Amino acid sequence: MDPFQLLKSRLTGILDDLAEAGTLPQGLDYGRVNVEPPREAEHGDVATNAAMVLAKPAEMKPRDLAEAIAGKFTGFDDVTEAEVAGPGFINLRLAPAFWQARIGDILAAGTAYGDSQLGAGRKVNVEYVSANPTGPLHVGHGRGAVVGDALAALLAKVGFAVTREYYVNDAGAQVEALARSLHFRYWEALGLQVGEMPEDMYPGEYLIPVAEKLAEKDRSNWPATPEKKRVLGESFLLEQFREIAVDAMMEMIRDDLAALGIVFDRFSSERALVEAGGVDKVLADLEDRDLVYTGTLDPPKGKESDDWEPRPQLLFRASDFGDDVDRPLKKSDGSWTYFATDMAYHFDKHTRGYRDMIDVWGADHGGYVKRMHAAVKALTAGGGNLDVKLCQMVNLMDGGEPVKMSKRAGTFVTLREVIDEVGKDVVRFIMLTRKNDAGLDFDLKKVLEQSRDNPVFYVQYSHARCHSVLRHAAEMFPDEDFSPAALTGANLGLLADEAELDLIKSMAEWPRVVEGAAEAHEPHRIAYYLLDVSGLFHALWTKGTREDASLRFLNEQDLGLTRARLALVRGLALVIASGLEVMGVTPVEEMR
RNA sequence: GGCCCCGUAGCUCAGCUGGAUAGAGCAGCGGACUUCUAAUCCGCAGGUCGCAGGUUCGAAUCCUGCCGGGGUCACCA
Repeated sequence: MDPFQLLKSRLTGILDDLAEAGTLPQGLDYGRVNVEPPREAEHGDVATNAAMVLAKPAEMKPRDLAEAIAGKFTGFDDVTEAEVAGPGFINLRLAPAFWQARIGDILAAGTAYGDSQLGAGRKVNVEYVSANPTGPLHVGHGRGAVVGDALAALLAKVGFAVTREYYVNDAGAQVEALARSLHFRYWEALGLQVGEMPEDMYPGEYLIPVAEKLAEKDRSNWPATPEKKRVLGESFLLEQFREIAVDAMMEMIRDDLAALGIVFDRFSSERALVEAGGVDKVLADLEDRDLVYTGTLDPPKGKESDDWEPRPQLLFRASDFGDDVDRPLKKSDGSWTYFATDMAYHFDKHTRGYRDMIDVWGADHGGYVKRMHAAVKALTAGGGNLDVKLCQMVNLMDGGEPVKMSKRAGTFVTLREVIDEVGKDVVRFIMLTRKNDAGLDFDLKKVLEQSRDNPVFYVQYSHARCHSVLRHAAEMFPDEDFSPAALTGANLGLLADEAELDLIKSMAEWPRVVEGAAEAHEPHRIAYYLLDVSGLFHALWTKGTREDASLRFLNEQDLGLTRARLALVRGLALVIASGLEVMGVTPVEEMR
């Protein structure tokens, strides 16, 4: 149970009573009323702005209304103080028992602590990565992958029916180039081709093993001479190689994602969508509503473009839906633009029942956001809800120095190489240590340091410390059961030290943090929360170790006290594990 | 030039959808190790929240205009 929700429902009850008694008018909107921890701990445990928000519609002075509400709050046994402060805040102090009871909630819920029904089972689609199947993932893709995946987990935790989806761009000119590249490598593998690879092909070495395998396995199936090639036809060949190449690239990408612990529910093929007539359907719909026309766009301003020429194109009236200009749907060769198929794709998602759609993109697609919003608005008649999360650049560093990356010089670092070097958990955690729209430095050395400076370590260490205590407890009291279920019976009233209560209060905020992060689509908040709660734990630890031995978690002479403290420690381990679960990071139980 | 993002302590960043006296870490200075792991902790110092207006009980947060940094700009995806 979220204690802040609990208090809010009490507050609502009080407000209803006041309305009943005629102090407040009937039917006030409580929408802006907050119940939250105050920023300043001195202001108490919980604060509400109710009086200030409702004063105006109630035609009362904020402080008068606050007094009336505060007076009602003192009627509850576990409210030790209800004080009016500042312009009309109501600050509550709650009895230790109120907080101690939260430990019981946590032990009962386990890592499901923080789960809620906020989403009420509504379907939401999270589309992320969606990298072109033309090569291995790079570090930037990794950020989108982690952010999307953690966001999906977060939404699932608060009760949404989440689908994790990858859009495979297997239809455009880039996969054609990939197909030609593979064909080149294939001939190379057969020893038929010499010379440099043409510039418009993908030079990466990752196609070589694919080609070699193909050459070995299907030597007879593919034309090994120019004559055969001519007989079969260029387009037939390209189609075969495209399919093989895309499959191979997607297998590689899936493998990289699996190394990050990411598994998608669905891969949607752009090509399949086009072949099924998805784009035609959308176009027909747009035509019916007079939302497309043939026109000529103005040249882009400010940027000199040598090859620009006026060209009549099929355009979508994006500017009717908030975009800056209308957007082309067809290329000059008559094929669909990426935008056209992407419109169809989002329409497809919507018709599959997703009212809420989230796209996680790289920052280089920032210029694309408005038109996609316009498209969704036009295609779903306002019924669809699109949120685009743009992930800014990841700057790969090595001991404070930027890692210079160049595809040509062969110093390009793939996501896979980074995962292999620092581990999946580190990659996932670090990718969530910034909000998505801020740049992120990823220092290969720093993320492996075992110091306060390294957030991954700091949080992992606090979890490991919890388990270290539990292990010692098992040695000290071999016959005792310290499982979560057994610890529910502990006398939690013994957890009375200020440092203990501070930690418990922070733990009690977890459900609120989860909901806030889920509503704002901001998974990074989880990482910051975990750092915060970990800090309180490390502080309590040291207090017991250095300042006041009576605060040690384990006391051989006092089993009752030890059980209470173990309930706290066990509860914290569960909260941290719950947070790391959302982030997709393994909680370690021992540091070496 | 248009659009999008960013601008908070010397550095790297939080700031809970508008709350009270703006918070952490690092770096600096001063402390705590016969330990439930000092791989940690405690204290001090550090600020015109880029600038100027506006909205209101109340602005780092919302709006407008500037300044600075980054990204992006038909026929790529």
